[in-house]
Amino acid sequence: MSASPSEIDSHFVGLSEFRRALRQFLAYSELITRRHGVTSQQYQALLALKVLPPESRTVTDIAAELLLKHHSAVELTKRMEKAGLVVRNRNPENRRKVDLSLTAAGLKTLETLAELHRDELLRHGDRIQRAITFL
Amino acid sequence: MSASPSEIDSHFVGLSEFRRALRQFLAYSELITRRHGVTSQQYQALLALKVLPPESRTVTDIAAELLLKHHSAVELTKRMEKAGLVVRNRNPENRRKVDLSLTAAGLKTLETLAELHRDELLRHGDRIQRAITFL
DNA sequence: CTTATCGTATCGTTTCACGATAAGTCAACA
DNA sequence: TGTTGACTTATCGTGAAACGATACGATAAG
Repeated sequence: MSASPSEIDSHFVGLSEFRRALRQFLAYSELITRRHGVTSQQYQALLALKVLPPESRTVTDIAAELLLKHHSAVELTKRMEKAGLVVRNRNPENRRKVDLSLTAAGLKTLETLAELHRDELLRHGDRIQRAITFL
Repeated sequence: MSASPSEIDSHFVGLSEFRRALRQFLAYSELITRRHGVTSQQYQALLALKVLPPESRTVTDIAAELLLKHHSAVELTKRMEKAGLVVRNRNPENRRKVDLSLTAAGLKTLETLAELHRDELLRHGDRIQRAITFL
């Protein structure tokens, strides 16, 4: 099926509203994560470590999950260790790997931020959903 | 209402899936925009200029729409002008303002990228929607 | 045991947004 | 009409973070 000019215009509007909703959510994420002393990337890494199976909590797995190059994940985890969010341990079975695990502080930060993000999505998530539906 | 431990766990999973879907969409956006010689920010600025009312196509309005500081919007529009996507004109009625308008090349780029983004959302947008619904 | 592969690490560069600051333009009002 | 204050854009220097290229230690394959 083809689209009339006004339908095409509404596509631009829909795409624009979707991106606006995304920017607002991501800005909120930046705000509250920084307010708790971490970055949005670090929050996402904490979240990934929480849900990934135990055997997949390595630097390489974080890189894959966050769509980063491996050396960017190295730097990210280094910053997180420095901040006391995670600890790094050489895997004794395969000493090429570095296993990551959450510290108590890292878990506490994750729990707090997860609830805030969830609340935000319960409040405004429908804007994102609607924008997708009507484009 | 309170949440059982397993419900809390599912919250982490839902939040994680939502962020993963977001990262994948944003990575796709980065990929195709760069492939067409622009950045994702520039695409969003083009989109904003397309849908904003004509009297609101200034540097300051772009800053507000993209949630940037004004001087970041100055730099963004400067790069876009250099790339031939937009032209900058002093508003003759209020010479403090700089009106922005799309060039033919800018419009063409926008149309191409908008369609690609729309297709991507029609393909995978339901992942984002579902993640929001089930958290 | 030599070679190839894997996982992590280091270095230098680039990009882009930011804070601080400045400069130009307009509006209000004594 | 001259001055003050608000608004809009611009400039400069800084910093955070991801990247490509490269290297190194650990393991696997022959």
